[in-house]
Amino acid sequence: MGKADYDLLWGEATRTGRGRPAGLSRERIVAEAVAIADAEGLQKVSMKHLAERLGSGVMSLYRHVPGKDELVVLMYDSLMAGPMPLPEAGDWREILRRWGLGVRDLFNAHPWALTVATSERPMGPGEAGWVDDVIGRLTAVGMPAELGLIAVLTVDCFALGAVRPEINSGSGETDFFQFLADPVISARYPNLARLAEPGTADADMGGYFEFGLERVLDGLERHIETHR
Amino acid sequence: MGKADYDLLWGEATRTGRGRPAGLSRERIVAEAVAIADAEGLQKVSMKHLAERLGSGVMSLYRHVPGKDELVVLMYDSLMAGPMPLPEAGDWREILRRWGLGVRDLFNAHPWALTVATSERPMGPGEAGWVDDVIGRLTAVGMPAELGLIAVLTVDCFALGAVRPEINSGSGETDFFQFLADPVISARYPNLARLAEPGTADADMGGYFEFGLERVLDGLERHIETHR
DNA sequence: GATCGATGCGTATGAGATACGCTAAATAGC
DNA sequence: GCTATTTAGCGTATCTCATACGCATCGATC
Repeated sequence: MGKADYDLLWGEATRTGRGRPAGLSRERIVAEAVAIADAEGLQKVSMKHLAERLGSGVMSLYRHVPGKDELVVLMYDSLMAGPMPLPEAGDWREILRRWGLGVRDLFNAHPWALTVATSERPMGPGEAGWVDDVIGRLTAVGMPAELGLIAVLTVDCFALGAVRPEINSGSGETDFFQFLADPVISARYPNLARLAEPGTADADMGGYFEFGLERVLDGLERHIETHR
Repeated sequence: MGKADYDLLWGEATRTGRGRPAGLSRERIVAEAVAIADAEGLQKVSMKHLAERLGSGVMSLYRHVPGKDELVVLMYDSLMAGPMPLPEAGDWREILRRWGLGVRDLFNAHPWALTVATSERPMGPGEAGWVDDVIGRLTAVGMPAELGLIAVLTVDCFALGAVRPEINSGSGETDFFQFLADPVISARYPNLARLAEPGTADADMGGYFEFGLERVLDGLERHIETHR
């Protein structure tokens, strides 16, 4: 992904007014693709299926989007088109907490987006807007911008990684430690087996996202205190 | 992914000795697929390409692997077939630091594995072994197993999220903040623009993985101190 | 040897992305 | 109005892939 993707996301549309007016639009295509992905999964987003939904021919889509891969990039960035919901007031910790929880909400609402997020992709206008916003908010409450950037990145990385188990268990994944049910196999993993004994390991893991997030914030807080 | 994947990963091979002996083996197929993915990317792992490399017919592969999706799951788990390299000695912090750095090394060595890791998948024997090992090590140095599990999960989540920018920049991605070069666009992101001014933002981000990891460990440390 | 049970694999099928080129519908200039 | 120009819509053909099916093959067992 190089120049092509850059132009795709950041290039301006130059419309002269001449020529047949467009019935389709990039926005409508991307929005419908997102709707399909939300409802049926990213795998069901095929050019054919998408065209049917839009009531158009398959090849018409290519007038507005270079190809499937690029469409997915656009779908992803469109999720961050609006402002990231951040609290009206609060210190840096509250802001970053909301960032983490907001990321979590985003990916729970659009599970397909997680694999997109972890694949190679350029930063688009939506994502840039979110990052710019949060850094502005953090500097406003006294956090240096350099620290703000790396702090957001840290929280973001954690949230990105931590949301996966949530998404997957939500989609009806079988018990995470299902294999421990077999005594022969279970014997091979004594430490895990011991953990599974008391109650369901899943149940114990219920609040791990919040737990981990607070630990990350604690760590940032200690850093700030130490380097004051 | 349900029962089928479970059996795939955890089921025993029952060979009676009767019948034509196998020239291919699941292990060889998976290993070759990993080699292709490492060298050319996961996208280049097609059944055709794989069969050519193995000197076999395409359909022969299906005698040993149910299908492409399942093959990818096997490829992923095979990365954790050996023991996770953990330090001989050290406190919980050192152990978890190594875990985080080990995860980072793993995904840098096998960039294709990151999208697999973030997709829906069951836990396999390899991964289970790693988790079991580290919990054993942590309990050995005095950390309760319950806390150990959630602590590993926290570090793991961070590492998983944080390794992505590394992988992508390593594969020749253009500048993360390339779009700031255009003054018109740059003006829309004042906070990012200000950050980009002094030096390359990328350069400043050099040690963000280590930074974030230490913050996560700090956070866990504070938790332990508080709940002693 | 005859049989059985597994493997190896060629062929056929169907889904999916997309290059190409023609048609249709607007505007701009006359 | 008429025509050239420009852009959108899209049918058809092609290429890549995964994979279902069925037959051939090969060793061990009886």
